[in-house]
Parts: sequence; structure tokens; C-alpha cells
Amino acid sequence: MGEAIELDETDRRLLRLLQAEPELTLREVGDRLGLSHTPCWRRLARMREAGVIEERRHIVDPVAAGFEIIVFCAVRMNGHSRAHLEEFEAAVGRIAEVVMCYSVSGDHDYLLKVLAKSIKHYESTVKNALVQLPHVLSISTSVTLREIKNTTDVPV
Amino acid sequence: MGEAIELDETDRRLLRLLQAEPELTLREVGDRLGLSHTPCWRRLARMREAGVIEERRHIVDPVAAGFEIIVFCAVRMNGHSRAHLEEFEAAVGRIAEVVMCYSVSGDHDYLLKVLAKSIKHYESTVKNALVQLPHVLSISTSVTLREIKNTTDVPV
DNA sequence: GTTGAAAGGGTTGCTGT
DNA sequence: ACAGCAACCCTTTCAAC
Repeated sequence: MGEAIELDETDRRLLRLLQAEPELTLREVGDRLGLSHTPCWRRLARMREAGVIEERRHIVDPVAAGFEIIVFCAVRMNGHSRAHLEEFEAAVGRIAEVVMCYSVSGDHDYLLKVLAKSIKHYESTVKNALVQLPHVLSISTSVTLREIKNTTDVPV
Repeated sequence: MGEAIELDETDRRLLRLLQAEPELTLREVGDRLGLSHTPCWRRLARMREAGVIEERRHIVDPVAAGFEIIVFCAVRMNGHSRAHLEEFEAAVGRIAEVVMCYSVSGDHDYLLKVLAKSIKHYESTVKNALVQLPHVLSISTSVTLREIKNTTDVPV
């Protein structure tokens, strides 16, 4: 998105407030910060412009929506040419059950987070699709047992 | 939150639409689905009640906010009594830089995602705090090199 | 399910500092 | 450049049907 910008303490307080209480109106935010709502709105617009803050998102709970299985996959590749990696990454982008993918340093090449309706769904659909991609050497799966914490909040 | 509920195809279309285009107004959503805005609102209220959909959240970009380092930590514990685990989990809840924590099956006990402003910040502040917690046996760190995908969207 | 309306938030132009 | 004021438009919400 936009250029890198400096955040002053008021910007950070604003972000903290909005992350902690997402349903606050700008007028309420202004009251808490000792400002009127307009400067708050302008600061937000500036931060949105710069890509610091994105559109407000509707958060769906995977479990309540029927995705009871959450697994992490560590993927190892057998070749690291640009073309190989791009092919894998494009495929990951197309698989909706893969909700997160980072390339990582260390023992593995990629770390993925995958949602599935059941173990069977994960094994037969998602893992199968991933293993069959070219240049994938191995996938080691960690099944999550319990969610302790999962937040989108950044500790600004 | 609420009780488990059944989602019909209209509910799922609604969720898909709102996840894909979070800024749509209820009237626009209604138009797309061939409904007026009121039933859309009623369905959303019901899903919110049931915990399927949460408050709309403001999403802050960690990198744009100065958190350039994202790491995953696999934590191994040396005791698995309820008290040990609860102590660790409570600590994790208090550390704002830890944005995600799952207990997992397999080689490790917990998998964490951590935001930090620098490697130094991660090592000296976050990792240090974690290692010093009682009953933590080892922490192995994977530094992320690049984000390929990271979405809150559930593939309903 | 629909229409219609009250309440109130987001947005913007203008003004003052 | 940044804050505040006032007004408009539009969304959310909730009647009544």
C-alpha cells in the first residue's frame, strides 16, 4: 500500500483502543483520547492510506462454522529454484483451507496452518493436494489439541 | 457464546460475501443475494448470537506498525501436570507479543507465533521471558522469511 | 419474507488556532 | 499543519405488515 509513516503516541493510543474495543464509535474514541471525532477519523484515514490499518474484517469462528480440525504443516522442498517455489506458493494461495503460509528458516521450508472439517477431510483433500505438488519432499503434520490464544492484535 | 446452529446455503453465501468484501453494506449484501436488507441483518444477528461470527475487527499490519520480525516457537515442557500447563498458558496470555498459541500433538507441546520489532527484541524480551517460565524444557525458533498467505477467512 | 422510518455513525467543508 | 463545529448522507436497527 502506501509509504512508511511515523506513528506518534496518539496514533498508537488510537490503535490500541480500536484493537481492544473494535465496536467503539469514533466519537467515543475521541472522548477517551480527549479529542473530537474528526481528528481521530483523519488519523485513521492516514494510517489506512499508509497500510498500517486495513479494512475492518468480519471474523468467522472456524469451529462454530464446522472446521473442527486445525493443523500445522511443516513442508520441506527438494529444490529451491525460484520457479519451484513460485509454483508451490501459487497452489497454496488457491487452497482455501490453507489459511496461513510462511517461508521459514531452519529445518523446513514452509509452515502452513490448515482448517479442515475432519481428519479425513484434511488427509484426503488438503494434505493429498499438497503432497502431490511438484518438488514437495515431505510434510510433517502437527494436529492442534487446543487453542490457548489467537489474536489479530498487534502490540503497538 | 451461544449454542451450535445449522447454517443453510444462504447463511454460507452471506458469510462468503462478507469475508470477501468486508465493507459491503447490508443493502448491498441483500442486493447480491436477492433479498432485502432485513433478513440479512436477522441472519447475521443469529450467527453473531451463536458465536459463528464475531465483532468486526480493525486489522493492523504488524510490519507497517514496526514489527518486522515474525517467528514461530515450538515449546517443549518437562512436566505435564495441569498446574504446570496452566501456569505457562496464563503467562502466554499476558505477553502481548505472543499473538497465537496452540497446544499440539507430536514432538512439541506448544506452537507459538510471536511478533517482535527486531531479533534482539525477540531474543532479549520475549524468548527470555518464555524460557524462564517454570517447566519449560526447550524452545526451538523458526524465523519467518516471507509471508505467502495470512487470512482470517474461513472457507465456509 | 417486505416496506418504511427512527436513531445515530461516518464523512466532509469550513472555520479557528 | 492540526483541532473543532455543523451538516449531510447513509447504514444499522427495529417497528408493523
